[in-house]
Amino acid sequence: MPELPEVEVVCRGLRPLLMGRSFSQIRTSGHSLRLPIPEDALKRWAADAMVVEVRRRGKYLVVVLDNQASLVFHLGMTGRLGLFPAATPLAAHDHLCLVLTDNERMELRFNDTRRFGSIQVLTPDQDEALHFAALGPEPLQGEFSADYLADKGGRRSQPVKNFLMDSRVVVGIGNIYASEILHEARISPLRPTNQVSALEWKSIVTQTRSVLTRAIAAGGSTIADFVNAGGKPGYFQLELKVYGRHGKPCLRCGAMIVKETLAGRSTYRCEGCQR
DNA sequence: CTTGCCCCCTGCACGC
DNA sequence: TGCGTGCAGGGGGCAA
Repeated sequence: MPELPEVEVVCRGLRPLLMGRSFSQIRTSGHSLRLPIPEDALKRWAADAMVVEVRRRGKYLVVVLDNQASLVFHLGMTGRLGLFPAATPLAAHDHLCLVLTDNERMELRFNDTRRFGSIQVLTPDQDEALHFAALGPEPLQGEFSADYLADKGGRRSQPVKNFLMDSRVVVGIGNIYASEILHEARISPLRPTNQVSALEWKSIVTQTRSVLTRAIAAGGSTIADFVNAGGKPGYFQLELKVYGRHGKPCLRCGAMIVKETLAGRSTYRCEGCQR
């Protein structure tokens, strides 16, 4: 998936295109995503409703409507959300089309090859804060701090990479950026969480903000499936310094980058400068 | 409570 | 060429 930066890029791209617009016709593929597509709720709440806000929470994209309902999208591993001319033939794995009322030549499409994504409708009686209650703080906001991480991780022995990828701890850090952040902070992904020092937590916080901010500025880093809100490939890729570079020399110290499996996910680290 | 394991699904690169 | 295998950016359920 798209990790936080990619979702943020989609969010910023879609916001000006959707604000003030209304949806009319709604079509679904009939396929279930990670959750079934709530077709009835979409027809009831999204049809003829105007978009008043487009924002991101973690890796979720929230489209708020003027009837107080919200559409909550998660892109999973291969999800894409973009505006396309309505005349564009349906692509394989297009699962939802929302036609824009006041510009019927265009429609919002959700495409997801692997169907690990999700689409949910939050009705006006459902509290969004409650819906996202299990999510940790945003890494680009103040609540995410060295003190917070030290407190949260003080009694955990799991590898620090797994800790950073736990959305209950902090949202938005996925498999690519977890490796990149720990490389920047010179800390091994394998380090037990309760053996990270206060100074190192500070470094992790600093590097998390730095890496994510740079990735957003670069337009999201793309491997294969991310397409920006306009439907064009995200050409502007943040240079990844460890992810996918196993067998190559570290760009910082020249030692070897190695690849290991951690919690079932590929993990990259430099043997020389990460301890 | 924490932690690792397995699963959901499709497509692609690779080796034989 | 064709087929089998492993792997891919997420995350939730489950059992130990």
